[in-house]
Formats: sequence, structure tokens, C-alpha cells
Amino acid sequence: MSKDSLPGLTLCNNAALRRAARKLGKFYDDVVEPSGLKATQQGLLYQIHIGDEPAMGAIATSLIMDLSALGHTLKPLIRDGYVETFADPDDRRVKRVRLTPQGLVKLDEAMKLWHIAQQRFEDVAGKDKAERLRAALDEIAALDFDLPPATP
Amino acid sequence: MSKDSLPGLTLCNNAALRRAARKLGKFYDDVVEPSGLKATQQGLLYQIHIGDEPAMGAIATSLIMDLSALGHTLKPLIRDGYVETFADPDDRRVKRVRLTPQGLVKLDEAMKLWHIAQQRFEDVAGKDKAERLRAALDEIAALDFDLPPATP
DNA sequence: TTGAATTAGTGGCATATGCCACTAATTGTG
DNA sequence: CACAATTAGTGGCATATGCCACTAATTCAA
Repeated sequence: MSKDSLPGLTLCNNAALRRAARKLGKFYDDVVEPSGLKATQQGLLYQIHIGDEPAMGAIATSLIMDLSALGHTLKPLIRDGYVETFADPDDRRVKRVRLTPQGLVKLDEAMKLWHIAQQRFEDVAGKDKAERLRAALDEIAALDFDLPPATP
Repeated sequence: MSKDSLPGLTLCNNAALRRAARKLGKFYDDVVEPSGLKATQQGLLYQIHIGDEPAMGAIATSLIMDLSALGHTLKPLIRDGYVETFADPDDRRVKRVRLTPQGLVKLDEAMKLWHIAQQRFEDVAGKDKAERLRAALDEIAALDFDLPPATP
């Protein structure tokens, strides 16, 4: 047996979440790697794909990520020709995003690999457990931590 | 109501995990911010603190993070004088890590804030739910995704 | 209509993480 | 003992994310 300090038992919710994210992230990354995409990129392409030429702000909101972070993350995908953007004709502040034809092909390729990772995860962790986990994570994502402003 | 595309329902375990991590990370970061540390840094200082002058490799293993990533993450903390390293006298390949006196003070300060975040999270999410969540996350962190090498 | 306030993105800077190639120190072995 | 194999870190490069200041486009109000 290895000397893994403590058997697990992380007390901090945030630390436990990040730790698990590193672990699972590496697993999905490894499986999706043959496509040349990181799991995050595959996820982002997918998000763009299921949206109707979504605006950047809409994507950022869905993914609960900073708008500028989304912009940065998009860059390599644009550089590699998988994604393109265009100004919304009705509101030129808004920039919409869509997959290029190559992006669609690449997404298909990556999704096949993603299915493998997803399937294997559910085999190892258990399908119900995975489902409950996702539900719990979605709940967290939906929580409102704001202190009630003393109801004026 | 806002136009939040789908009500949640993330299908990818990894994507759901990252999304929740962004959300919770921002919350902990915001609460811990007055200390000048990010929640990840507070967590790292804590990990170092509870260890007995842990070697970098040991910390990386505990946190399930890449050794080089740990090295990078440590740099700002060393630069700011919260952490120092020294070669293990018995094996000079090994670099051990410990808090400086200022690091200890800073950790105390950050832990007070962390408690607030932790408490508030558990108030909002529910104590049992939080506990079950951490357990589930620790389980994920402990999973073994390797395909059995055909037992030679 | 015009100027203030708001909204959507960008670019720069900083941390978080991972991979790879490379170096130093140890260990194992003939 | 000398050399191959292994182990622990480092440094460079790339993506992931967030904050802030700033610009452009819109909306709102006097």
C-alpha cells in the first residue's frame, strides 16, 4: 500500500470538488486526447453545437464561466478553425458563435471518444451514482450564496 | 425568469464537475479574498500545514495534482514569503515544504474566512448533502479507471 | 435628441494545471 | 565499483479561468 497520507476525507467542499475535478478531468482528457481536443474543448464545442448560434454571453452564462475566460478559451478553437464568430446583426455588441464544418467533424470525432469515457466512468462508478452525482453538481451550480440584503 | 437555456441537466460528468467547481470556486474565492489568498492557495497552505514538512511529491499525490503544476502553484506563495522549501538531507532529490511564520499567520487569517464560506455553503446546501457530496467526490478521486491489463 | 447609464466583448495580467524534455540524485546490478 | 534504470523536481509551453480597465453599441431619461 502507498503512503497516501489520509485515506481521503477532505473537509473542504471546494477542495474536494477541485481534487475530483483534476482526477476526472485527466481521465476524460486522456480518453478524448486522440481527437487532439481537451475534454473542456470538446465540451465547449458541444455547447456551441447544441445552441442556436449562441451569443458569447449566453454560453458563458450556461457554463457559469467568466465572459472573458470564455473568450480566451475560444481562441485556440478559432485559431484551429473549429469555431467562428460573427456580430449579431440586430445588436452589434453581441458576438455569436458557431462551429465551422471542420469543427462539426472534429466534434463528431471527439464525441465518439467522449462516449467511451462517459461509459467507462459509469461502469466504474455506477450508473445511479453518476446520475446522482450530476444532479448534486447541478444543484450546487444552481445555488444562491448571496446573503439576503436585509430585505429593504 | 432568465433564459438559462436548459434548467441544468448536464449529461457529462466531467462538464458538470467543472461547472460546479467554477461556481463553488468563485464563492470560496470571494469569501477568502480579504486575506489576499485564492481559495486554492488557502487549501494548499493548509495541506502543507497539516503535513510534517511534506515532500512536494507527497503533496502532489494527496491533492491528485501534477508535480510540476504543484511547483508552479507554489511559486507565488514562495515569492510572497508564505512558504519555503529545503532539500531533504537524507535524499537530496526530495524537496520538502513548510510554512514560514508569516505563512502561518496568513493561513490563520485565511482559515477564519474559509470557515465562513464553509459554514455558509453548508447552510445553503444542507449539512448532510454537503457531507454526502464530499464523500462522493472523494470516491471519485479514489476510483481506478485503468482497464485491467488482461491479468497476465 | 443628446448625454448618462448599461451591456457585451476585448486585452492584459495573474493564478491553476498538465505535458514533455532535461538534470540531479539514488538505487540496483553485474 | 561503474553503469543502467528509476525517482524527484524544474523550466518551458499551452490551455483554463478570473479580474480589471477600456471600447463600442444600445438603451434610457431629461
